[in-house]
Amino acid sequence: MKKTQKNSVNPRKKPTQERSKNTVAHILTASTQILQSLGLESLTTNKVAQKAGISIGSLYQYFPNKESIISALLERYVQGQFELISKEMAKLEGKDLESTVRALIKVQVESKRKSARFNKFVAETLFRIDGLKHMQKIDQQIADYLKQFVLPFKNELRQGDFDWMIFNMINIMKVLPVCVIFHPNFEIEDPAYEAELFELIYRYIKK
Amino acid sequence: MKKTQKNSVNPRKKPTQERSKNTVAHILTASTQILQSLGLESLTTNKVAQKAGISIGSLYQYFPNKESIISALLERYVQGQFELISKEMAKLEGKDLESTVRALIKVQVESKRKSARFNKFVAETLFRIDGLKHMQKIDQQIADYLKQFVLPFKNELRQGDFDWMIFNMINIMKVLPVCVIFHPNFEIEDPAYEAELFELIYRYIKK
DNA sequence: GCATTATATGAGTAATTACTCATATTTTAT
DNA sequence: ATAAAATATGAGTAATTACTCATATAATGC
Repeated sequence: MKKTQKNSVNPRKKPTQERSKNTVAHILTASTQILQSLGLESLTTNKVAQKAGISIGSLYQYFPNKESIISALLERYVQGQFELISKEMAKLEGKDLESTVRALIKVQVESKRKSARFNKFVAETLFRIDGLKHMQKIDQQIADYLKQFVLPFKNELRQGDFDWMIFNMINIMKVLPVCVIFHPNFEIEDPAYEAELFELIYRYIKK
Repeated sequence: MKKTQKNSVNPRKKPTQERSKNTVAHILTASTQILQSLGLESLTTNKVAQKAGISIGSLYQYFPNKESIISALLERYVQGQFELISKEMAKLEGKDLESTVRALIKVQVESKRKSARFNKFVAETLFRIDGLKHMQKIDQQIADYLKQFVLPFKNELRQGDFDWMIFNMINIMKVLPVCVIFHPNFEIEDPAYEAELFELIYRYIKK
């Protein structure tokens, strides 16, 4: 295969007409479907084009390389995660710390329950350079968001490094449920799990 | 490339003579070196053979496919982790719960500090079928070990699902430090981190 | 010494796959 | 109506790479 064009991850052309916007959309949904049904190793550009019902040439009109498709998917995912959380946070105005933590955990765990295969993809790409960039961007956003939300309860929180606290909280919610998904002896549907996650986080942050 | 022989992951031949044992050893150390210096995507069987100073044919005398090399590396890693922990545990006879937890965290964090690239490899393979098998085996071993060790302190522990508790503990120690390694804003060498991990786990399990 | 078994070799093969490019079709602007 | 711009096409290419096999060499047992 030709050497991958690693220079850019940005679209070659911007789709302006309606039909090309559709093309791009089809490419992304086809990719998602392949990831969900077959996994990352089966994500080939030709297969994506086929499943999207377009030609391989069209795909490369908008994505300079395969990596940029993966990048776009992560971007999407990560944006979705942020929206999930911020939507939930918006509802929490005036609620106490305990309810806040419970709500956050609920959102995270439920989003992980949705698609095991896709979460596997996220986990696999998580530590690839590009995956990291996206993740870190969103982590920063969520961290800022979380901070501003938790700050009013500052006198209820224990002493300690606040940045570490937020960072650990986010990572716990992000990765522990994924560990559960892929372990045969444990079941993420188990309501006890959410309760345990709550104990874990709440005890960690409260005074 | 030829279709990967997925049937087995076990060695084709068992090395009996001294020289073939060396060959196998060289293959594994060469693979580790490549993973550490270049990463998983650069781990090709031909490159391994070259770096090991043997022919590609010899490699395939002992490993039926590339996957089996990865498998063997994980096996090794996982075995090493277990030895690290059990060695540490052996020293802890008679110590209290707090010291035990602190010691466990120390071992884990230090082992993660060693090689970022290799940990990246472990993270990447963690969610591939075979990686999972190994991880789960070792998780079970560690869980059993941990249980037997924590049980004497049962009256100091909070009520709750004991299996979930152990499972979460292990995963926290296993994956959170990896998140730190790959985040540019946080530093695993920061002594505050170990302290935070301690707070996290100790508060989670104690009454 | 001789036969058998274990080990080593590496040029070559076959399959895969990311990506190109010359050309065709459709849409938009004037 | 027509030029220009946008979009679509897909056969073909080049690079990669996991793995084979026929053969050679070394060790072991008798």
